This record gives sequence, structure tokens and C-alpha cells, in this order.
Amino acid sequence: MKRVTLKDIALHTNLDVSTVSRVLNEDPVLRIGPARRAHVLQTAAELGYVANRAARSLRMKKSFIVGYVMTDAGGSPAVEGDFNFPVVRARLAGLEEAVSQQGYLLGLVRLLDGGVPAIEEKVILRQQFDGLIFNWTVPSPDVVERLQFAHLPAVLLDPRAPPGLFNGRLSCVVADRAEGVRRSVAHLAARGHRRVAFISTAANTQRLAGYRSAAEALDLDTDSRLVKLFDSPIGNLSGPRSEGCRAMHALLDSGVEFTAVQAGSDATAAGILDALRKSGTRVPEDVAVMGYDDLEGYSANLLPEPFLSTVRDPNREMGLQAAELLLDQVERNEAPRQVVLEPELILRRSA
Amino acid sequence: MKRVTLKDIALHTNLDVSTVSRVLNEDPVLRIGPARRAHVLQTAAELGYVANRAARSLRMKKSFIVGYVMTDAGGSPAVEGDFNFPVVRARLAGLEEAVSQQGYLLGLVRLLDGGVPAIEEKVILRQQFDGLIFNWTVPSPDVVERLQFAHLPAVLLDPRAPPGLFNGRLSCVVADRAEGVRRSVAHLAARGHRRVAFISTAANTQRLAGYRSAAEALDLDTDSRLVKLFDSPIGNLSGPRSEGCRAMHALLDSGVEFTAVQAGSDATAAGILDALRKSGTRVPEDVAVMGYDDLEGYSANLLPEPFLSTVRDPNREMGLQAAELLLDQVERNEAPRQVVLEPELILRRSA
DNA sequence: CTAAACTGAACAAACGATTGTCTTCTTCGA
DNA sequence: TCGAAGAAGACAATCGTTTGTTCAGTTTAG
Repeated sequence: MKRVTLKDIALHTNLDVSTVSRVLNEDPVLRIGPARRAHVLQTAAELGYVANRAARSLRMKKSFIVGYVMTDAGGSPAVEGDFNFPVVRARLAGLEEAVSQQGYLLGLVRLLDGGVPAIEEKVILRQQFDGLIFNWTVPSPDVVERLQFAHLPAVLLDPRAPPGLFNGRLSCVVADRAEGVRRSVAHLAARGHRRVAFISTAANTQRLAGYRSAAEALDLDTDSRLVKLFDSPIGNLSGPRSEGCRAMHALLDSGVEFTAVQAGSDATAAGILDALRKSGTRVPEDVAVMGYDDLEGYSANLLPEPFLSTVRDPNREMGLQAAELLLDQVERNEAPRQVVLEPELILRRSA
Repeated sequence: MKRVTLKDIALHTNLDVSTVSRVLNEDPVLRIGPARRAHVLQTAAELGYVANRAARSLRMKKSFIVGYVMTDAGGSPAVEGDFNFPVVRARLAGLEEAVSQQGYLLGLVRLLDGGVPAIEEKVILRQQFDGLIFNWTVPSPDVVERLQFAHLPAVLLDPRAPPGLFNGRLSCVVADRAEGVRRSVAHLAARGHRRVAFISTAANTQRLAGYRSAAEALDLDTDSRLVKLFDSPIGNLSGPRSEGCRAMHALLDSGVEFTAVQAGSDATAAGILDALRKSGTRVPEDVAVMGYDDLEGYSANLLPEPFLSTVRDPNREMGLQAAELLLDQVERNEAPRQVVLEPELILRRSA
């Protein structure tokens, strides 16, 4: 039950704890005979030595813990973009993998809406993290200020706000949604579709941009009537599907011709499929449908056989990268950077 | 940027650090004048003192961190019951709330399928947690053995295996699913339904038991043809919906009369609704449907307006309780206990 | 009036690691 | 042969708390 400490190894090897420490940390200050070095390493392994996190933290003035900030609406229905989305699981897995591989621990903090004082108190002071990860939620400018002041590195993982706002101050990991849609539309074009509709919440500006640039680059028919945008307030979780359904009906009723539709999200695509089904349109024979997010691939509990062709952000990879960026700052004191990752096409039966 | 330590407070108050520590910890050993005590408290607040986690851990031989064990299928589609389910968010929120309120931190560890050695190495030794939470996944007997040996308390949060297996050795938080179904069926009975079908995966034995006992207690028609069970291997995420759909069709085709159906889960209910829609049956006019899980309430991204009446486990509360049970062991050395929480009826439009 | 008891606090020893500085031999060049 | 350099490792301080013990006054009891 007793923990094995450096002292134990020192006793077993007739060396000083400092020497043992230097061996285990490969401290260049120490020149030691290979035989003794091996001996130390071996007994450390035999005794099952594991460095005491607290002692090391105390001495090195580092906690070796990075905080994952989870905002919490206080028990009410979920906050979109946080744990609610199944994708978060993949991100967390990536985060934990990278972080633990470098000897850090991933700590979870739930932040109620306390604003700056809450962050100060809970995250900056009390927990003594070495760095912070914000998934989707973005800290207010005030908070960013405090972070800088406290020399507490942070990275924004897929921030819902344009990353430009934090230029150079915070690291940032994003998926290139425009490129994702571009690839998706390119796939449709390759299948011979010339008139591709786009239905999405208005908030997805990147995806719209991807659609536009693809349409132009591929010389598709650009008809403004093919684009349907709707508002979907963040709190309204059932919005995208019903709005997508409505938009599709409107498009159908308008008589505008099209042979494919790119949805802004899988939820929207679900609504689109509802409308198409109701109107007796066959998918993909009459109309091909592409989604975005790959919800089915993550958690298809509510869906029958995965059907929707879609675009998937590299969520696990995003988590990994976020951790790397953070630890680059924490460990190697590098400057904040931004990394952009490419989504991937998932082809199933709808297109 | 310098951290405020006990020493700083000691200097400001002309007291010894030990005295300051005792004041802040309300150590009964210390008898101090109320004036001085107040002075200490005040300067501590003014300076924004926060105890150094590492130092305290070192001295007290406690990390003040509890680990949340998240099993990881290595990037493949999600593992049901873990982060995949939106309910996990609620549980984590509850956990974090209770845990942080008692001064602990919630650490996340992802466990690949390494079995006992992996748990030993990563969770028991390396991270030096004060306690462990297993959500849904249950540790193997070997692991339980090691936990006991290492005096590492653990609590099982909604274990997928019958908790009886760990009788008295591990704390356990479960929702009373039988009672949930009982209430649900009672609601149907109150609405006048006498012939209530039950469709579920065979694995949901509790829910079936709830159905049976409710049917008996309420003197409903018990007709074995009303019960449809199907197998749904854990890996198969789209199973419940398509199986539910198939089972409903079978029931419809069989000609057995019924006016309501209790589904084993919302996913199954989704399939049931598919079948009813296809057969032109109106819900709830012709047939009332009750689900279980309240997926819509948590994350209705894929669904139009929440429609399904259902049963919801008190997930946040379960997280809170799990934390309490764990800290009862960690802090107060209490024996492992089991707590059972009651689900809640969520009435919407399907019944 | 003196010993005992009590008050209000200071002293000091941990906890287990890291790291700057010494010490003690060897060895080598001149 | 002597001094200096280099090799191999020991010493010791330190990080910030907690906590068992001691200590100087002051009260109380007998």
C-alpha cells in the first residue's frame, strides 16, 4: 500500500535520491556509468515507481493538469455544441489521448454563467491549471484579458465565433467547413449534378461560402432560388429539422429545378429527407442529398440504417491538435497558433 | 503573477504560517482571539489566497482528484452508454457539481482496452486519484480486486451489469427502471388502456419486469402475444429503431388487439412510430406510445418537435449521488452503499 | 503563595520531488 | 611530479501545506 518513492530506489541502489531523479529524468548534468544507470532503471521498474504528482507539481510550480471548460446551462436541456453533440466525445477522446501521453491530466470544469469572476475564481485560481481548452464556447474579451495576465495558455477548439477575433492571442483549432462543403458539392458534380440546392441555417456562413465557391469553380448553375437559408436560434434544438423540412417544401413548391441538395447539417438534412419522403421524391434517384456532421456515424440511436451521405469533421484529430497546441505553449513556450483541419467525405446511400 | 501563499498572510498579520493555516482550516487545536481570527480571514480574502493544491496534496497524501473513467473504442463509432448518449452530459454535470463543491477536481481518463494492467498502470498508479467513477462500464472482478487492494474507492454509475455482483464492495447508483416503466404503464392505464403492448430489446430485463408488475397490479390484460422482445447486440447502434419497427409490424400483422404500447427505449419507440406511421395508425388517437430515456429532451437535433411521451432517468441527480457516495468513502471512510433513484414521467403528445 | 491548568501562538518536522552547488577521486598534460 | 581538469555522485535547499509539540504568559485552584 505504500507508494514507492525515489528514496526507495535510492536505498536499493545505494545512491542518492538526487542521482536517481537525474537518471530517471535523463538530466544532462549527470554523467553516470551505464551499469549504474541500468541498475537504477531496472529497480525503478521492478518496484513500480511512479513519480508523485503532487511533489513534482510543488517543486516545479506546474500542476500538469489542463482544464476542459464545459459550460453548463444548469441542468436545463443541453447547450448545443458542448456535450450535447456526440462529436464532443470524439474530441475529448483525442484531447485525453494527446494530453495524457505527455504526462498531463485532463480536468473537467463546469462553468455556470458567472462571467469573469467565476472564471477567475474557479478556473484561473482555484484549480491551478497549466492551460485551458474551450470547446465551442468562447471566452469573453475580459476573460481573455485575465488569461493573458495570468499567463495561462488557452486554446479554442472549434469556436463558434470567428477565430479572427483572437488573432494571435489564443491558439485555435478549426475544421475547414468551406472545404468540406466544396468537396461534397464536387462529389455531386462528379455524379453529373448541375443544379444543386443549398439549404442551411443562415449562421453557417462558411458552409455557404464553400457551396458558392464550389458552384463557381465547377461551373454549376448558380441560381439564387436554389439557396434557402433560415434562422435557427441556438436554444432551439428541434429547429434545424423542421426548418429544413419547411425549406425543402418551399423549394419543391417553387418549381425551381434541381437534382441534388446540399444541407448545412445532418439535422437539416433529416428535415429535407422528411419533406422529400412526404412528396414522394426518391432519394437518391430523383434527388441526391448530402448532409454535414456525420451524426449517424457517431450515434445513430434514433436512426435506422445509416443512409445519409455526409461530411465529417476530423473531431478526434481536432482534439489531438488542440492538446498539441496547448502543450506547445505550456511546455515549450511557443506562440499561439491556428490550425485548420480538413473534413472528410462519408459516402452512403443518399448521394 | 506571484501566487499568494500562507506565508504572505503570515507576514501581513504578524502570525506564524501554522497559525494562519489553522485559522483557515478551522482547526480545533487552535484557540485564537476573535479579533485576530477575523484579521486573518480578512487579509486572506484581500490577498485572494487560494491554497496550493500540490502542497496540500503532498502533505495530506491525497490528490483531491477523482477520476472519471471513460472507455474508448479507439476512435471507432461510439460506445453506447458512454459519451455517446446525451444523458452522459447531464451525469457529468452533476458529478462535477458535487465534486467541485467539496473541493475536488474531476479528472478524465480514457481507458483503451488494456484490461487490468492498463487500469493498474494508468488509473491506480499514475494518476493517483482519490476515487474512481465508472459510468455504465463495469470493471472486471480482477480490477475490483486491485481497487480493494489499493484502497481506492470506486462507484458504479448506472452499471450495465447487475449491481448485485459487487455486493457491498463497490458503491453503486442506479435508476429504478422497473419503477419507471411501472409509472408509465400506470399512466396508460389511467387513460383507460387495458391492452398495453411491450416492445423492447431483451436486455432490458428491469423494464420488462416493471411492465409485468404494473400489468398485474393494475389488472390489465396480460397476453403474452403483447410482449415482443428482440436481441440487439451492443455494437449495433441502429438496431433498436429498425428492430422496434419490425416488431411493431409483426404485432400489427398478428391481429392481436392493443391500444397502447410501452417501448423499452426511445430509440425503439422511434421504430415503433415508424411502423405505425407506415400502417396509417394515428398516435395517440388509435395507439398511444410511451418511450423511455427522454432522448428528445436532451438532444432533439434529429427530431422535429418533441412528441414522444417518455420516462426520464434523473441523470443529473445520479451524477450528484455518485459523487456523494464516492466522497463519503474518500472523506469520511464510510462503507460502500447503493442508491436507487426514481425516474420521472415526461408527458408529451404520444400518450 | 505556589503548582497546576489553561491560553494563544510559535517551532519545526514532515510530504517527495527537482536542481544548483560541492566534494571526492581519477586521470592527464606539462 | 604537481596542478588542473574531468568524472561520478553526494549535499542541501526549496516548493507550500499540515500538524504534533513546545513554550511563554496568565489564570485558577488549593
